[in-house]
Amino acid sequence: MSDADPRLQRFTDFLARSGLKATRQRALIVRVFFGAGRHLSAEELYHRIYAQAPRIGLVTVYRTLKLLREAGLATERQFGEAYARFDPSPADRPHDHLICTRCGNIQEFEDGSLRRLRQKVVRRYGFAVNKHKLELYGLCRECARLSRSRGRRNGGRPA
Amino acid sequence: MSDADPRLQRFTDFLARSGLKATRQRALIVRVFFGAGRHLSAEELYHRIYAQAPRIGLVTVYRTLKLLREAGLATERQFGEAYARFDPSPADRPHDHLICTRCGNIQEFEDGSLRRLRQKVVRRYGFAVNKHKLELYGLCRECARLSRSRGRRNGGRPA
DNA sequence: TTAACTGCAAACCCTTTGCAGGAAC
DNA sequence: GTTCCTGCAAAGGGTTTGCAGTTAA
Repeated sequence: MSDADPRLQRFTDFLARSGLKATRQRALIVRVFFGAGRHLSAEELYHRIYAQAPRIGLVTVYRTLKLLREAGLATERQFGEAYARFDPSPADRPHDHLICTRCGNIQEFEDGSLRRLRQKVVRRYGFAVNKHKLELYGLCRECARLSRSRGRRNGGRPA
Repeated sequence: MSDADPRLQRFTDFLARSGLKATRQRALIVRVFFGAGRHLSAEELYHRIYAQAPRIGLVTVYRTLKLLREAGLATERQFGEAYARFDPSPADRPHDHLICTRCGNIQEFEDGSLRRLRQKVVRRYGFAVNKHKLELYGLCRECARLSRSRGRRNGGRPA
């Protein structure tokens, strides 16, 4: 991520607008967060921060993630793990997730059929849908390929 | 729920098959669990048990829910709350959920379009889908109706 | 200057585990 | 009689909060 990432500016604006302070710690945390290009857990983010600034505590990471949520710049998600992951996509850009159960990679996707499904549920059940959460679990393209090539050799057992 | 609920027998069979014991506590817990007809949390189930047998501890409720999961008679689910809820549907009957954000009711539903969406994801992203999780959040029929009738009177503010 | 922030430790909440007495087989 | 179970208390793991010193505005 370049320093020109508009999300950094949006975060700074949010802080100013809210009467909060732009500290070194917050700057570094959001820069690393947006730079990761992944759905990090608080702990993972903390470890990346630690490499650059070991004095910053996990608590400050949690507090900054909370601010990012309030700013609409991150979403907290549960993917069936014991901890939360934080999605760096703007809150106003809804999307769903493909979660690889082998390598842990999380890919975002959108599909129009969800819109139609939501409408169908409104008609059929009288349920007024506000938002949805869809997660598909399985093997990403790469892991599926590896699994197939292993399968040819040893009968389908993944590594 | 009548005492003839086949799930009670399935649970007893599971215990015998596994070399485990059929205790009074387990019998009561599973009876109340299946009788609830809702997705209870461990705490909620514990409170219902407590009314009939205050000596049974929350720990035993957790342990029995774990056995139910192992027996394929319950599924642990997270609906964005701090705690888990337990779904009394057999594990081999997959379904999705409509969650009312006003009254908390959870309704199960199935829709064929999910099957098609899964196939589409396989083709488009090369992602080999094993299972999915879909939750629609909004207002159930009853709460939507209440909300509409309130809306006519006070400009749409829910209770 | 002063209100907000940081880092530490401790608290919190839900869930699991260790242990000694008790119940099912 | 043996093995498994229960209930209590305590520990665990992720996340939040209280507080005293520090820093941005």
